[in-house]
Amino acid sequence: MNALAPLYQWYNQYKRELPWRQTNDPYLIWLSEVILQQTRVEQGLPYYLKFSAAFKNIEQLARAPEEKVMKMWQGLGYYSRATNMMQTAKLVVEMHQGKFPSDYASLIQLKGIGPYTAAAISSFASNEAHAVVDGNVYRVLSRLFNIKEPINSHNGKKLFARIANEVLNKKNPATHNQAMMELGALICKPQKPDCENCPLRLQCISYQEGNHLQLPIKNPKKKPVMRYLNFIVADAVNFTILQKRSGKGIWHNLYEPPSIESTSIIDNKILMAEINKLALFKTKKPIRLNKVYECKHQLTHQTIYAVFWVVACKASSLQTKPPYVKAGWKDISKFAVHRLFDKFLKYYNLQQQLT
DNA sequence: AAGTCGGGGTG
DNA sequence: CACCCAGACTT
Repeated sequence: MNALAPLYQWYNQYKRELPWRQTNDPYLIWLSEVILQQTRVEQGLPYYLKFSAAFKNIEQLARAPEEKVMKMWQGLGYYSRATNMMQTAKLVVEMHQGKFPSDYASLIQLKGIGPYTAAAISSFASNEAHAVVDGNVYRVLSRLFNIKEPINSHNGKKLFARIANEVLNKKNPATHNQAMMELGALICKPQKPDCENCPLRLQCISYQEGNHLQLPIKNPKKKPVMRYLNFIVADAVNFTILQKRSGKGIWHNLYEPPSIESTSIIDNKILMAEINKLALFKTKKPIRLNKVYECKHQLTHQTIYAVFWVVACKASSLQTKPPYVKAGWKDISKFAVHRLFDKFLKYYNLQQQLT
């Protein structure tokens, strides 16, 4: 008998009913896996429902305007996933005649699909024998076999990938993979694991040794860097000016007000000099800066201290040529924006209503 | 092999 | 506050 039989039995009894488990369509499975990368099921679920309803198949997604897809992705984070998703959709329509691949070798070549996602799609859609290794699996395996190799080290990744494939049930890789991840999500949780109800507690070595809470081991990461962002919100009564973030860095392809970054908190005088360099205001007349909103915004690798300066001005005084974009306040919700700007918008909108 | 890319839940 | 989440890409 397979040692993991209790796991599979537990899975059949306690698994969550999740929409992407009801299909064998590699396109829908891909959609769910990309959305769920580094994202908890509860957070990704509404996005999956929205995307799968809007784009029933790969052709519809490939045809969708980029701005619309970015807007739908708004709030989910790691925005390059959306860009890669669109690129892959177009490529699959052109090169694979719209038939989404479901074999590992083809999948791993696509943008945005790495070892985890290729294993997930190929096992779920084609029952290929590739073990998934995600955060859940790292945790389950490290505790089950009391493995102290750091999961974010080069050797650790190779080791866990090897072990995951060794314990993989080759007759039913799909259920095995789902069960491993479900155990990590519902029982073998990071902080308060429910070991009393774990189907594998009798064979869990770290549980018997009493060090399961110390696992998995992870090499320390460096702490977030501090950044200071000043956003210039030009308010011409009916519209404002936005620009699209480009190049590398955070919030790629999202819209925001013209911004000025500094190495520390800066005063109005220095800020004014920087604003002039933006060539946002055509007028020579000095503008009045109104500090309307400030907050700290925490990302994984950076802590942002942001200030939103509102400048009331006439429409004729604003530059509306590229890279600037004219955005009507009424239409502002059509732009894909990051959470930080969204926080400001909610505050500013509320403030306007009160005055 | 190390850095970077978000946002939100949890304790 | 620190940690983590159905990871992947870049350098």
